[in-house]
Amino acid sequence: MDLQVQHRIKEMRASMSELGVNVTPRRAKVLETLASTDCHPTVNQIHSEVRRIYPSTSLATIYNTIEILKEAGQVLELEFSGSPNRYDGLRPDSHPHLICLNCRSVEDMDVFETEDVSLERISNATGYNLVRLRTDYYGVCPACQQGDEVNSSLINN
Amino acid sequence: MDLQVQHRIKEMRASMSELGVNVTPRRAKVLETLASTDCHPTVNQIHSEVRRIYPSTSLATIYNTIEILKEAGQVLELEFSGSPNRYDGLRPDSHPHLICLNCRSVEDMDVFETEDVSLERISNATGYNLVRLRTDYYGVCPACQQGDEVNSSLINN
DNA sequence: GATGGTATTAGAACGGTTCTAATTTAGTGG
DNA sequence: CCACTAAATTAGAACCGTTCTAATACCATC
Repeated sequence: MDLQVQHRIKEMRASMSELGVNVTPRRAKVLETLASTDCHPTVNQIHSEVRRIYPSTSLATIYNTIEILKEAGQVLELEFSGSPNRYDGLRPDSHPHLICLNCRSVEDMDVFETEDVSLERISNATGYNLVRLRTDYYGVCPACQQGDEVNSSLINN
Repeated sequence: MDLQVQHRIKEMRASMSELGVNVTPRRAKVLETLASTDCHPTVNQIHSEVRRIYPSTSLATIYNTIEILKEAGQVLELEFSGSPNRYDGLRPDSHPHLICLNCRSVEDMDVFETEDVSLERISNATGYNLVRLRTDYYGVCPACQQGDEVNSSLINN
């Protein structure tokens, strides 16, 4: 397994322990799934992955584990009203995303200015006490522009 | 009624007519509600407002009218997974918002650089064909920082 | 007044998320 | 090794915003 992935898992485990919760095998598998992909999986996708090892795992366990990770600040939740939420366990700090309107893929976007600067500046300007910034660019990804509608099959569960 | 509101309603009506749909009294009341507030109402709030004049109006009519307005590019829909969507009929072009985590208020943020520039630049850099940008700043609004929890009562229905 | 198309209604269906009560598992002290 | 307690897990119900559906009302035109 990739060293960076291992390191990321270690970080998540540490954060969970600090919160005083056990990192059970199923939870560990959730962490591993999140740390092993940059495609921002849905709860159902994580569920399927965990079930490959622990077939009796219920959906509630995934939601529960993600809840813990959110409290620990170790996962970024991207909410959508019409489609399931997506999760980023690799980069839990908020950062911009590219979202394909066709295949629903979610991709990280590299950012140059650090967000903290922006949050602080806007906080001062508006009087809000800002803690998070969400930036989504919506459009059609390169693959879908080529007529590669194949991807859209991936969005089921 | 404010002149700017009247003008905005006129614009919406024109767009709907172009689409070949009638602006019925109920639909007109939806437009008026959207054009008369900058607080980004929910469907339920619009529904309540329309019911004051047409008490038998069903929720489906509101959803239906908003669907038409979306097709006409005359309303901006802000989706949330945990709470109802919010609608901006005053500024249908996408622009940044300030969102209070406590009272769920949604406020427009004035923006300096035009978004089109950003969309085009990022499109070129990423290969995506980008059409929309969503920027939300999350935090606690000035009123809620003062312990003014009153506002949160507004978020029901 | 009949006809046909649009608008509207009430309520069912849907889907993702959250909640609940019962069961299983793990850890601790005897 | 066994009881005891707390935590984890499960299955399924509940929830809620949104979408769908079938029936009804409305309205223009002839």
